[in-house]
Amino acid sequence: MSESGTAVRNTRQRSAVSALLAEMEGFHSAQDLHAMLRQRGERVGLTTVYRTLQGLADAGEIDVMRPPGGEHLYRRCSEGHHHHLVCRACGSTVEVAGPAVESWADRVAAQHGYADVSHTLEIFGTCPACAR
Amino acid sequence: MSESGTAVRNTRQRSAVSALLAEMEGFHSAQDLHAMLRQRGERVGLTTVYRTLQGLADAGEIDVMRPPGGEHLYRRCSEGHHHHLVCRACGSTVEVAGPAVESWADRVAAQHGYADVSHTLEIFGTCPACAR
DNA sequence: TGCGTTTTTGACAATCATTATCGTTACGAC
DNA sequence: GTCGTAACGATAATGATTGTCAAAAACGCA
Ligand SMILES: [Zn+2]
Ligand SMILES: [Zn+2]
Ligand SMILES: [Zn+2]
Ligand SMILES: [Zn+2]
Repeated sequence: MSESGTAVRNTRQRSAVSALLAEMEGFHSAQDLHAMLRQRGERVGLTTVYRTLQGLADAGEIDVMRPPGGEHLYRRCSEGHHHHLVCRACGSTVEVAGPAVESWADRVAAQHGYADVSHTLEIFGTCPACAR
Repeated sequence: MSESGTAVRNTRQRSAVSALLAEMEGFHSAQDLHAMLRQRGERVGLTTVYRTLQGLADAGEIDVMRPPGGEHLYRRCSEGHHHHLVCRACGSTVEVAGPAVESWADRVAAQHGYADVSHTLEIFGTCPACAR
């Protein structure tokens, strides 16, 4: 099963995207990140940025958020299951863990006979800095 | 402040969309609903279906769900704040309420100084019927 | 270091749900 | 019935994301 065969190669572009994400604070869109890279003089195509982000997301290395009526947003996160408290104005993010919520979701699903359970949870608000 | 002046009019089209939603079971997209209306001989424009659904959603009369990589889905729901336990395979939906979760989200946001708090929460799983 | 194979890149076109336009229709108060 | 205005709807525009495919770059190996 561990037979991979998929040879993943290290490229300048992938490193650039990864490095940029490492120093970013909040969530950012693919187009945002692409613009930042260009500003730094990094020569990376928009298509590649999309592809790289998708790959990192699939690998679980970054988190994706899909805000209502906006583009997909990406962010490098800490490991393990957690959720996000996000500022609607500036995008600053706090990672939050809620064991009680996790068990509640599983319990509720089990009560209705649902198996193979997962969930999405996002909290939105206005952060202290943006409140004034 | 309660001075509205917003004269909402009753139209054939709005009634048609509303009536269709009343007899629908699960979630459906705007384009789906539009196709169904046309099949019934109802003459309603796609734009109007979008507008009507948006209006109903804003008024809290229907719920919107945005599945990953798909169109927005609409469904007439019971009143009050609640969330959904959805089958990944067939889309069958159970409405669930979790007062504990609501207060947890508010508390967590308050602890970090976030104001004007809202949240999204969706539980996915395989329903009993689809499990076998 | 040079070569061949295979992945990756990226400029550009295509997709497609949703939104904006704007002239026409028709609610509903009088 | 008139009239002012909200609603409609055919159509064009938008815009994020994905598809295309020839050219560029990794990397294993000699
Ligand atoms: Zn903020
Ligand atoms: Zn969770
Ligand atoms: Zn099912
Ligand atoms: Zn809730």
